[in-house]
Amino acid sequence: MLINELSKKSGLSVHTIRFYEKSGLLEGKQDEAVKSNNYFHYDDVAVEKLEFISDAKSVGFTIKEIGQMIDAWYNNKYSKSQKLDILDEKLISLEQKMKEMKDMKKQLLQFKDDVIHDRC
Amino acid sequence: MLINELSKKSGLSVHTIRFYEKSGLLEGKQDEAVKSNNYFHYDDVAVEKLEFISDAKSVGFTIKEIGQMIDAWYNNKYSKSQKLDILDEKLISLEQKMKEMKDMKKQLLQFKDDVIHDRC
DNA sequence: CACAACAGTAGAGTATAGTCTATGGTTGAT
DNA sequence: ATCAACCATAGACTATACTCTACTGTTGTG
Repeated sequence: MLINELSKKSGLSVHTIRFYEKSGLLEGKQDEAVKSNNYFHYDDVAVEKLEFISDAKSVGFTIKEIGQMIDAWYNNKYSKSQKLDILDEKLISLEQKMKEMKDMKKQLLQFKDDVIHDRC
Repeated sequence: MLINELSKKSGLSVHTIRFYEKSGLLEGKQDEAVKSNNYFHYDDVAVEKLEFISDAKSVGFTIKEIGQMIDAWYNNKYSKSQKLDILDEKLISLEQKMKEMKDMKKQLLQFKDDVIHDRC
């Protein structure tokens, strides 16, 4: 598929996809047989990657971190043990954040309680 | 205390504290009796606020959202029910994010499993 | 009373993550 | 053949959240 279809399938704008592509998160392929244009073609893995990127972004991972995770799964840039190291590192930071979220939830519930009982 | 001490107690730079102050997250008070300078004074609530700001930031809240939460707790800008609305809204978004984190964790564990069993 | 350490304001610079504009070429339906 | 809808690249612009620089005034210790 071309970028317009990828945009529709992923729900991300063409601009954003190009930005992610420039950032190294995904890659389209040019059709060698066609010489009249330089259009890039994308497959379903690209859709999958964009979904992963959206999800990873919304839990607070940066483009750089997402790039590492994608490389650890979709690409062959790293060895098996390097891949596992990267994924473990991200899992640890995820768990850390989940803990912080729980604490923040407690704090907000405390705030609510204080408001309800006029302690502020 | 003056800003330098507040910086040491909170672990945040003087610059960052001033930035937060300009953003409306906290306020020092000037001593009316002293006319020779315009130094701002801070109390322990300021330290408490800065700690809250750091925590809230690390779970992904923006300065604007943090400002709302601080107003809902420390200030008298809003009515009781408005305060509760704000806090509930933040609690909901927090729970949403916690759910997304759980899903992301699952996904990363799946990635790990795929790497271990050479499925990528 | 010199002077380092601190205070303040204003504004420039950086990093991240987009978002948009300009320009020019290609494709496909009429 | 034309023309809207698409494709590409380059680069300008925006928002958020700092971070730093420049400049000036104040305080406190030797």
